[in-house]
Amino acid sequence: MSQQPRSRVANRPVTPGRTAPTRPENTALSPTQPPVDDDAVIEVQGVYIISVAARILDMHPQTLRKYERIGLINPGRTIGMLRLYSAEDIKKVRLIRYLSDELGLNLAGVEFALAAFDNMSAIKQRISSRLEGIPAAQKVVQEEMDLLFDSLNLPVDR
Amino acid sequence: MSQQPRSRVANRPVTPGRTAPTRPENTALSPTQPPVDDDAVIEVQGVYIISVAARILDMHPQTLRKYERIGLINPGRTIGMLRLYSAEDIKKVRLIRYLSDELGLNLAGVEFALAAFDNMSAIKQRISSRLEGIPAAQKVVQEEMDLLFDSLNLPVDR
DNA sequence: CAAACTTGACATGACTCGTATCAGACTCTA
DNA sequence: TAGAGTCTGATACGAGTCATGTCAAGTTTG
Repeated sequence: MSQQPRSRVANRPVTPGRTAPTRPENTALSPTQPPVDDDAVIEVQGVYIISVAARILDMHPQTLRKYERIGLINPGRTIGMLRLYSAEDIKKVRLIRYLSDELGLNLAGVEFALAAFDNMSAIKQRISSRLEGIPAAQKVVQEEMDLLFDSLNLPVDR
Repeated sequence: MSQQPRSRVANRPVTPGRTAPTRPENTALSPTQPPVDDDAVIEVQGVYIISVAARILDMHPQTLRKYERIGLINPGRTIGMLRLYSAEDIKKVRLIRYLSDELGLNLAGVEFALAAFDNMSAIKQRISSRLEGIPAAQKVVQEEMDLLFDSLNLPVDR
């Protein structure tokens, strides 16, 4: 299994459409960095520090670190490199846990499944946009692709 | 982790109809058996007993039996219950081996992946048929779904 | 008839996974 | 600024998985 080159920088390339994470009061380790400088400060990456995320998920912090090491998740970082887990990240970990615990996939399988989901979502998007002018066809594809997602037995949460 | 109900992963088939692309049941090897009936035009595809299949695949017979026990494959049987592996079956085992050896999936992951492939194929089929009257849309879907299959990194052979 | 097959049970070595710990350096909050 | 928490990297452990292997007793095939 190949690994993404680890970036040392607070990252999150992000596909379009990612909504700016909110900042719940809850245990938020306020990344209230004094504005390092100009711009950027706006894009708050995560909300929960690893110990909090682990508690929320009832999982061991080391497990979260391992998931990150093998490229399953990609939490943001503070300037000081502390991991920050967004609600998105938490949700993804829950999906990983479902695939692992409930379906019995190993981590290679989880990686495969996540990639498949992503690809399916992307294709659905692409088809829909290419069928812009043909609403009838768009509807058919929408319906069937939803069926396809259903067929994967994902947890309602997802 | 328990693993009795070997259907944890079993994605529900998208279509109620066909499921396994296994060879027609009545294609018994037994030369002593007269063809069940007319249409049994016997494809000379070849049908192998387990020892031959294992040799072809360079795998242990026990491994093939295990794959069958957990539902990954479904070779035919002679009247006397000897397993009969068709070319289809052989190909499927090769895919299983690829997913396992090359991608590192465990058997639960293989089960999941195979089900996903089936469902994707089925959906592609359904969409195509529902788009019968709109060739332009049909073409778009065809292209994109092929892209989706490509994205799964299947071996050329498959 | 003999060879190869059947099912079912159990065993083995190599590997995976989540968890755990240690050390030394760094970050963040109070 | 003190101290609790986090960082990376290494190492380790128990439990589980997987392919393979063996045994026994019975059946099928050529």
